[in-house]
Amino acid sequence: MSTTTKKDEENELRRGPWTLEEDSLLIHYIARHGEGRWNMLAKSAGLKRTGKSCRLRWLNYLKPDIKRGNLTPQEQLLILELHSKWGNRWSKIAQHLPGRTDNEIKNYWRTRVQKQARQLNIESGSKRFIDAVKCFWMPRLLQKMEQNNSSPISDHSSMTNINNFGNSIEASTSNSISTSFNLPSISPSSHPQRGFIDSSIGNVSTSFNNPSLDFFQFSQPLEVSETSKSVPNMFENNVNNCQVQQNLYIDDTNYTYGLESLSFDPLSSMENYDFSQFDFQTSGNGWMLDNMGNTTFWNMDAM
DNA sequence: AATGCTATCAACCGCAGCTAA
DNA sequence: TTTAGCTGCGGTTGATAGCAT
Repeated sequence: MSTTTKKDEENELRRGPWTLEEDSLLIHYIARHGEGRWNMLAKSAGLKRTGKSCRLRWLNYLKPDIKRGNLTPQEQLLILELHSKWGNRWSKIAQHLPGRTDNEIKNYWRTRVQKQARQLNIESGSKRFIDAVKCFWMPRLLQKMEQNNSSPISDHSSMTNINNFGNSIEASTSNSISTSFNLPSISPSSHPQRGFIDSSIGNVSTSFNNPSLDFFQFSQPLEVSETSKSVPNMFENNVNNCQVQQNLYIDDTNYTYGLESLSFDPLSSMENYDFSQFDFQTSGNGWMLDNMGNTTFWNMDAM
């Protein structure tokens, strides 16, 4: 027999999905009193929730600067790069993706990235997996960025020109965002034993190799600077064949970061890299192939 | 239409670090 | 110095939407 009274039930902490009323209470309370001191906040706001629950709801969902919607290729690229540096430091990674939460990034990693690893029978976090990410996934995302020709943060809806200069592609927008790739044609037949990325922009076959994406840098608010440096890539004996120029730009509302110009020479890197460690390669449609030419489950386009 | 499966993501849990008393 | 409470982090779970059969 239960001795729980109605009053006790009312005093019980609520769990599970938040209602509109609860959201409204939390939003209005924080608007008036600010965030922090979550346990007290929960009580004062009249919420039958723990302080932790309130904090989580606010930080992951209600906070006004939360960005909704799918992660852009730029953000995905950044996550891959930062994760390769810091591992599962979701909060630290999230600090570099304005408007994205650690929870969101963690979910992305577990549901997309780790899933791909599982399907490839690669242990996520293993060197093999990291190499696969760097050699196949990151370049693919770079290519997507190129195809979308979108800015990392805001949608600069503007005229886009893509010029094809032989092995070089240059894409630029009317607001002076430009990206260029020096892309030696490389075909499967010329390197039949190797993994490769094969895709195309316009009528130019493009092959990317890994530029270790250490070049991502972030502006400080109200600070505009220009940097250019050589990028050491993953191939230790070929550290100078990636040239990256990064310019910071100003979007309509914020000083933010941008990757404006990037060029690298993947061929010389590829010449010195032992791709035999991989037993897969990619086909033009983004699926990774194993040595037998069978399609595996690494679907870049699913990214 | 019903059912089962999968993917996604919001929310919870346990723990560790920090701080104030 | 100790301890209790708070906060933040990372791992995990559960609800549910969407898809396939």
